[in-house]
Amino acid sequence: MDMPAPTGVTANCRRMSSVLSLIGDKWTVMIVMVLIERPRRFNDIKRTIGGISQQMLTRTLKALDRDGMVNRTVHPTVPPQVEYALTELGYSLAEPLRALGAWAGAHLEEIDGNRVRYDTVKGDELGKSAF
Amino acid sequence: MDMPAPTGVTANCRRMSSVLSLIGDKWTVMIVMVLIERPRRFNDIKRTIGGISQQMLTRTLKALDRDGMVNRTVHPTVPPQVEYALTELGYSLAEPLRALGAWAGAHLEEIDGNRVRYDTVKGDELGKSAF
DNA sequence: CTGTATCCCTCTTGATACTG
DNA sequence: CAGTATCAAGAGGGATACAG
Repeated sequence: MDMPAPTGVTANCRRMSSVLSLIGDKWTVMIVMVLIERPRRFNDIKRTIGGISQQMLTRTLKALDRDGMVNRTVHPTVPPQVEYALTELGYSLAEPLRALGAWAGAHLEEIDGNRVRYDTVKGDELGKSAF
Repeated sequence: MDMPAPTGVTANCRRMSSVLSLIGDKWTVMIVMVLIERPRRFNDIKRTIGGISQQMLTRTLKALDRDGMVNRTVHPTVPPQVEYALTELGYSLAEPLRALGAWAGAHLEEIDGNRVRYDTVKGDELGKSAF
């Protein structure tokens, strides 16, 4: 190994990369957050989230099932009912997610202000002496 | 307001949606993590991350600047040197990000195992009585 | 109700070349 | 070195129709 003193940063990058492909898409996070409250059935999740297509919900739930984040329970009734519940692993993700949500709540407004200011400055930049 | 008892879940969803468009792409997160250690110059960041195109770096840094997550300092030398440093806001995001990284470190292996098992089971499913 | 398959379109991203 | 512009390619995601 001839890498020049990685300082651990690169390693962290790789790790984050894996997490991000896991929770990087919004639907995954949304579903986890919805299921934190209680287990729900397919269309229940769909309605609660709102704006998610049937296909994306199916896909994301399947991925979460595969990762062991949710449990998929089929009740052999007619019509079929399928209930999704977070596993222990799923709940454990909920924790850092909540931290992120808290951060959002604390800073989203500030960021929005920053954007407005940035855009305003950019807009005035060309003619700032003409104020 | 005639919404049927949102239970807070929907509100959380909307909030998370905002965060995710913020940090949802891997480059944003990577850059923040790289800058946690110390401020860096453009190509320094590029080299440290590795695998990011010049354009994506430029774009992402601009977005981070706009959001007030990083400070962009131009040293009027020749050739020009531009240094990027996290702002207080940037550092505050680093915190929940670290939590997420910790979660990843603790569970990524487990998830990987889950996937292998899932895929194996799926493969054997058609002949599961052959157990 | 739950899930699959198909089509299609948009957005993202990388590669490349060029400017200050 | 830092940044911009243009183009092409691929993934992501929605709508729809259909199946179990």
